[in-house]
Amino acid sequence: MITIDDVARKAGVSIATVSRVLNNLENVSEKTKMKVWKAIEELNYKPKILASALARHKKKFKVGICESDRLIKMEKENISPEFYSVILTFLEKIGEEYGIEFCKTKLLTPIECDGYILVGGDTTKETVKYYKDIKKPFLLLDHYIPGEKVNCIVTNGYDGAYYATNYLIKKGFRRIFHIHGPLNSYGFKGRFEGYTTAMHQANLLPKYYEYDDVKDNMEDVIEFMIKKDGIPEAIFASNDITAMRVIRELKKRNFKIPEDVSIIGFDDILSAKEFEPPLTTLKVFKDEMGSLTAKRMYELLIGHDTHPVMISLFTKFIKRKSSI
Amino acid sequence: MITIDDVARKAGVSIATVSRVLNNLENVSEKTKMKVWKAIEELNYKPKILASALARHKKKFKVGICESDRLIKMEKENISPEFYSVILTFLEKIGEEYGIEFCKTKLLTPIECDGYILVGGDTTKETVKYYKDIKKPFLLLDHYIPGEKVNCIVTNGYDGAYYATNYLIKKGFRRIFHIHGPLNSYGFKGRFEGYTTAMHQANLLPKYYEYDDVKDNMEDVIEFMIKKDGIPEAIFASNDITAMRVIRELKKRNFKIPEDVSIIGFDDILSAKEFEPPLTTLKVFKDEMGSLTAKRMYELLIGHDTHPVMISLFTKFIKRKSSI
DNA sequence: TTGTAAGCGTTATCAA
DNA sequence: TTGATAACGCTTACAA
Repeated sequence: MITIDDVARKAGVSIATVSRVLNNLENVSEKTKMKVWKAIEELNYKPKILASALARHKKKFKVGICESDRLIKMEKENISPEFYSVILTFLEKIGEEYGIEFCKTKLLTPIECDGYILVGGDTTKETVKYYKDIKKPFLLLDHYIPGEKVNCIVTNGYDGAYYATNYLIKKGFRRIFHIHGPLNSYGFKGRFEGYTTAMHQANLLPKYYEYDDVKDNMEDVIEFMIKKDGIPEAIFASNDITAMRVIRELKKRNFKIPEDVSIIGFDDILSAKEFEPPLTTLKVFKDEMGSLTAKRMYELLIGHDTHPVMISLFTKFIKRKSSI
Repeated sequence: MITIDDVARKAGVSIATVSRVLNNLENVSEKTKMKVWKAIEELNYKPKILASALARHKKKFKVGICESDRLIKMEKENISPEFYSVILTFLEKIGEEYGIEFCKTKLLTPIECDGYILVGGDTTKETVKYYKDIKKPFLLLDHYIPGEKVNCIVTNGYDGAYYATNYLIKKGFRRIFHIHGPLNSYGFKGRFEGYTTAMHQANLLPKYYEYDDVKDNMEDVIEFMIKKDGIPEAIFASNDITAMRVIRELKKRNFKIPEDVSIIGFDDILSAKEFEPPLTTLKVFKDEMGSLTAKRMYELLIGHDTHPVMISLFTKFIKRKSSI
């Protein structure tokens, strides 16, 4: 393995000088630069990123975690502490290993940082433009905006929903309904499409209803659903919170879960396992999501592979008692 | 930042011992283990991956680059040397920095390695099963199989094709045709869907023709196309090789490019710029594709974030002379 | 403009 | 069973 030492020796300079040349620092004479580049070429030397990163780590990065008002409201109301907070815990943990320090800040009026992480499904095109103009690295966590070429980390909702819906179809159900969150959120949109695609492919009629965690009332949704389309054999909800509220509402109306209606959620939040009945769901790997986010941000910060990329995590189907 | 030194000091042992505890090595007394874990907890210490990886790097990884017969044939016939070979060059370069050594091998009879990279669009479900059974990390490069939860690095063909098609639509064209490669390849499929979606949204009728780089004859395809649907105003081809052959064929028939027909390719292979006329195309970031592949493989090898992920790179529209 | 040398936070070899 | 200490490959004061 060729190292910086080899290059230095060959070029007849010190490793410090080689490092300067590699990093395009000022204060290197043209003549020396030439010598060094020649040695680099001849030896076919490739700098070792890991070592470089390690050495660089005295300089800490500061990254803002930008939350929307909606998200802050959700946190206050304890709606999703089990979801984003888990992701963020891992984000911070891994970030620290990479020399990144995080601070929470507002989505539209962020404090000065080296980079930004925009959390959640309600980041808009305008917000993205705002961050593009700042000219600092940023990425969307748990969201993507079609047509925008931006770095993002998401869950593959389509794949998970498609799987879950087919699971219900294979169980022999035909009246499978879907209750979904706002479709401007990429996550909900993907799950919606996975559901409808699976239904269409099985020649079944998709029936779906919008329900917003933050502002809608589940009682109304269920009432509307039953009035309009009757009793389902199964419901696929686009997250666990929704699934739990559906179950609560159905129980009130004396339906047995899963005997009368099978319910499947999405996310596998911590309380999904403890719920009564325990929730069948699609597990989102929140730990890896946080960890991948930290790593991607690190890459952007040190200027490697900065061309935008979508990282999409597959889910895992977890069978519990809320469904047959 | 808490380091191994802090832990060692707190626990009253040496850093060597802390390292042993962290890595679950034998030869540490239970009592010492307890002390060390206690210190780790109390300090909330997180090992630094980078440092660990750096120090560990004496042990090199060996990773197989697995190519299908089809790909090997393409390479022999010089069809795509500009595409995969560029990606693989970067893959090897970055891999080396991470202590990975690559070797080419056959898709279905790979030699023994620590991990495998399955290259190209004709990896099948069966092949994936074969590699799953080996129980070693592997990932698909430039391909994905719907329904399979496997690690893969792909190009976002949908986004690029959608953009290109809309570009042509905005130019006022209505007769926009698409010539695509085999749709079992995820890349071609995405581009196909991007094209058809854009056409549908503009209330235009998609017209498309399959053409296989390796075995089909462009003359036949163009003849069939014209006979069946007449002369297009523009053609979006699902890769540059195809686009070039389309142009060659149209020129033979005395069409002027782009005056009579606008052509857009995909990939931005090296020769796209030199072609006559230079090709308008969607640039695939082959360097970053290789680099991200190497990094992802490294993560899998050291056992971090091993849950399957799809990494999808956005393309960039490059306007040259083959289109208006 | 260049070189020396002290880190960066681990792992691994030896000796105790 | 443990501890000292030399790597690992690079960056960056500080000195020359």
